[in-house]
Amino acid sequence: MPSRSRSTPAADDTRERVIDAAQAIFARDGFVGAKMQEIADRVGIQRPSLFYHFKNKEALFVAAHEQVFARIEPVFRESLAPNGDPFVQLDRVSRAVLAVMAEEPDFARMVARTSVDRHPAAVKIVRTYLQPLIDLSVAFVRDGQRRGVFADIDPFFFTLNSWGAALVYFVARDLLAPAAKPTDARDVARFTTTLLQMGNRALATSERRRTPARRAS
Amino acid sequence: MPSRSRSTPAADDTRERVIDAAQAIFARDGFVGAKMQEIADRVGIQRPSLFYHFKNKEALFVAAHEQVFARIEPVFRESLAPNGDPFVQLDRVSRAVLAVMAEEPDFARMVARTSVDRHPAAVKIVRTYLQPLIDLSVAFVRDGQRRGVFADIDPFFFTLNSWGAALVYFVARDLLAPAAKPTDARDVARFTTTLLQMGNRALATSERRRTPARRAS
DNA sequence: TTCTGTCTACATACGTGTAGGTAGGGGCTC
DNA sequence: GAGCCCCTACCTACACGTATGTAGACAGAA
Repeated sequence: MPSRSRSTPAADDTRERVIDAAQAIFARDGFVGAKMQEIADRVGIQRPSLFYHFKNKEALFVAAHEQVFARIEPVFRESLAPNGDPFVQLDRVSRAVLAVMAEEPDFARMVARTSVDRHPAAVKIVRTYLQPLIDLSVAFVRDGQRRGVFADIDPFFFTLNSWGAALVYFVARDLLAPAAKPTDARDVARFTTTLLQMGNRALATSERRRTPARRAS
Repeated sequence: MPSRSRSTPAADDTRERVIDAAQAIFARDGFVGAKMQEIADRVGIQRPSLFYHFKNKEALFVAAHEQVFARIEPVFRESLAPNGDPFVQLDRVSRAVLAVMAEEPDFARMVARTSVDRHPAAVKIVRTYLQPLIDLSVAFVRDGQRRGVFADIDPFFFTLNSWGAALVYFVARDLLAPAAKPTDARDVARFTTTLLQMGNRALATSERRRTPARRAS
């Protein structure tokens, strides 16, 4: 990629708007389903002008995904940093992750799309950005178990189920009755509560299960 | 749907093979991504011959989805029939559903694809076949709660999370390390155990949590 | 200051591949 | 020989990508 160090503000602005538009379109339609024409229309330029900023459709696809994951990843990573009581951290991490996913619905859609479409470029990005977070989550559970705080359960599948449940919620929630959009804050709150209940109970040791502590909101 | 009652065995056979091929292709690539040419190649006929059996691509798409869901649905429905101890039934239902999903990987892919692609025909089929099963699952949880056997947790989100976790497992499992295909029976067994642990603990009342009963395999 | 050359950031018009769908013919079975 | 089943040979639409043109900004020299 060239330096682009001396380009005009207008060009930078256009390029960003192209990525923003592409992000929404790709998240909704996937690589083959997305049409460059619609992206151009949304930006308000002619379609061939997209090829001035990006070599081809795939380059734009990669840029859109990079942006979303690069914006989301640090939030996840920070909230996953070790911090005292594992149950308190579980609560904190879950709320942070779900909050970010709620305000960036493209993220969940892109991950889901990548899983079904398997576009190599997207797979690579997911592996690069998401896999380390999964690994951190697994390590977190395993650490809590080693310290005797968390109950015995497969750390990887526990993590996969938790992430998976959240993904499905944001991608498919509105398909099922009782209908609700993942943009409905009340619905998100109820979902968060339920997911946390499942996580807490799954990881609670049998002694702790007798008096489940209420966590801070 | 026309009667097709007096066609030859050869035609019926071809038609079935077309549906089988289409099922795999559509599950993998979705409606726009799937190519009629590849379906024809897999059957061993020329592409235009597909249009003898099906009016157009969408008709074939519908037929393929109908077949998968119609084959899967009764298994789910039967295992969801009321039967004694809710925890025993939870165990039975979970194992049955996961077993079916394991041997029909197209099912999970089609549901996942429908959620992201939102093709109207597929959405309609999912709503017709899957929604009633979700409703049954929710009613099952709610009934167990009314009888005081299951703990208090949102029945809908509990169901959504359970189904979602299973879907994600079969669709995205192989993307994540430690790598494994959902066709690996050992991996499926470990996943089943973990999902059941989470379900059981989420629904166990605080009294019951002290001595979690081991369920039959 | 003004003219000139060059670069950026678009637009217009076109080439090209590909995929869904159609028309009509022919072989095979009953 | 009649009808079902599948073939070859098209047509049409669409979407990515390219070739080429151009308006405006900017730098530097006269």
